[in-house]
Amino acid sequence: MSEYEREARRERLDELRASGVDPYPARVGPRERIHEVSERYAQVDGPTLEADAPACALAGRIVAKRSFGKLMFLRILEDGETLQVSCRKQEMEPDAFAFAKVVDVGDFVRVEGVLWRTKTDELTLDARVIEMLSKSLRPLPEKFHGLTDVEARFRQRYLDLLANEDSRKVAVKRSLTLRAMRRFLDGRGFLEVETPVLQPLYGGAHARPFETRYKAYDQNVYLRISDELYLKRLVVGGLDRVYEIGHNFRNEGVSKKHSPEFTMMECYQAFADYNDMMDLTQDMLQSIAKEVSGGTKVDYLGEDIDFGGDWPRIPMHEAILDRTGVDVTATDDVASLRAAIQAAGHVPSDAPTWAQLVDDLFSEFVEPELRQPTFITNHPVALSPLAKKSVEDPRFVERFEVFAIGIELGNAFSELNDPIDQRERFEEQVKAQADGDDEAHPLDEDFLAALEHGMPPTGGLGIGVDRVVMILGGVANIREAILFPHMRPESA
RNA sequence: GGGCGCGUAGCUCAAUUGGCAGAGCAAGGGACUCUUAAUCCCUAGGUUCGGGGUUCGAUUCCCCGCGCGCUCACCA
Repeated sequence: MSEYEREARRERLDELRASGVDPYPARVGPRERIHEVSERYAQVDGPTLEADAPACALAGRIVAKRSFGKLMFLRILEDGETLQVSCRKQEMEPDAFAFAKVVDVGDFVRVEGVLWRTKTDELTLDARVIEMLSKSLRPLPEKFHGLTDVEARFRQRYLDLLANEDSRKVAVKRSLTLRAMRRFLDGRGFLEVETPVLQPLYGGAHARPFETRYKAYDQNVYLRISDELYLKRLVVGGLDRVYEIGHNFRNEGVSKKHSPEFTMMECYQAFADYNDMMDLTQDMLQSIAKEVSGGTKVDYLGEDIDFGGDWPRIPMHEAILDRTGVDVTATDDVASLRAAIQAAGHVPSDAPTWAQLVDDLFSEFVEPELRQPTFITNHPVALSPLAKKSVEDPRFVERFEVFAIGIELGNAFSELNDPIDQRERFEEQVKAQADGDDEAHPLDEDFLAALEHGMPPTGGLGIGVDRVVMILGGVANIREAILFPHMRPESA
């Protein structure tokens, strides 16, 4: 076991302390930011710098060290920006130069000196004094290849962020995405609200919950699978435009597009319907793409994804007809739909209901083909217990999902505000649960009471934030878009 | 959960048919005033993921376990 290097660093740490230097001082002296200095002197040439000899102090982590006897170059990193530091024996007090020689890659230091340009015309801080700000006891990953082991990258994300510029970019883009989303919604008059993560009854999505225990109330509770039913209560309460960005938890499979803990943005707008929410979705994602990627065209792993313009709005049954030749509207039960699928030359799934069979057709034949941003509308009513029925065809609902790169980014509907209809839908869900669908919605009396008091016509939308980050960040796995994806314990 | 693959030094990777486990970077010592993957000389660093088995001998072959990746299923 190579405690070897750590021991060498520990020895230097002890030597520092012995010589009266605090290796972890509480205060940082005056300093400028690296990016400010780089920008300010970007156009100033070597002779001018030499004449002015501007004094400068910077702080950062040493990420490279190249030593030549009486000369040494360091590279220091601060908030994603680096600058070169030179240490020349002729320009430094003997003690200061000796100290500079024993700093390690990984240490945080503050450097006071004078700016100049080297023979290769690189802006460089020529050190007069180096102070230890924080001593590093473990080595950074190898500099050329970085940290490539996926497991190590997730378990020690801090090393990944330091060693791999791409990882840092994704982290930054995630933050920019959230900021742009908030900015957009705030600009539309939405209030950001917070609703419970621990819920006595879960709802708002078709998923299996995590369960936990509320000790003070001696009560079983669930981690939310969705914010939906609480946000609608707020609309009932007269908060006409609300949104929440937060973590939802679904106790289900992990895949490159599913993480059991994920980030959802849900927003609700009174006196709007699903058509309004389509406009909102399109405007919002265009606005986010512009802010995060500088335009509506995004290069996703070599594929051009364009958020610009008006996106197609295709009823689900039309999309299925187009891709499979099956007209689901011409059938009304599982048996006839199965027959139609076979007649079209396809193998039907073993879905037990008409609605689920429609959904399977869509998932298999349509969804993976939806590369560019696309709205798919009017889902089967049985799959959408919280959505208003379509005026034209009550087998379907006023709902859409938005897709890109073959995955679902969001889901929205004209919210069901008829308490009688809502109760019947819940009762169907309860029946489905009794029939073995352990992801069906439980009946929420408290929510029904709220609806009975009256909810205005309302449009609601949920956006999978991690998936948007996948596209804007150019990563193929949702775990790459999440800073600390869940991992099993390393040693059991 | 199934299938396939991977697991060797801090990091990135080698190791012939089963025959003393190696290199680069990082580290320690030395040389060096213009490097930026610095260079050169020397040195040290290993429970080859863990446990069993086969064998004179296992990083290598077999079995079990653990972790990770890909994939299928699941996740409307």
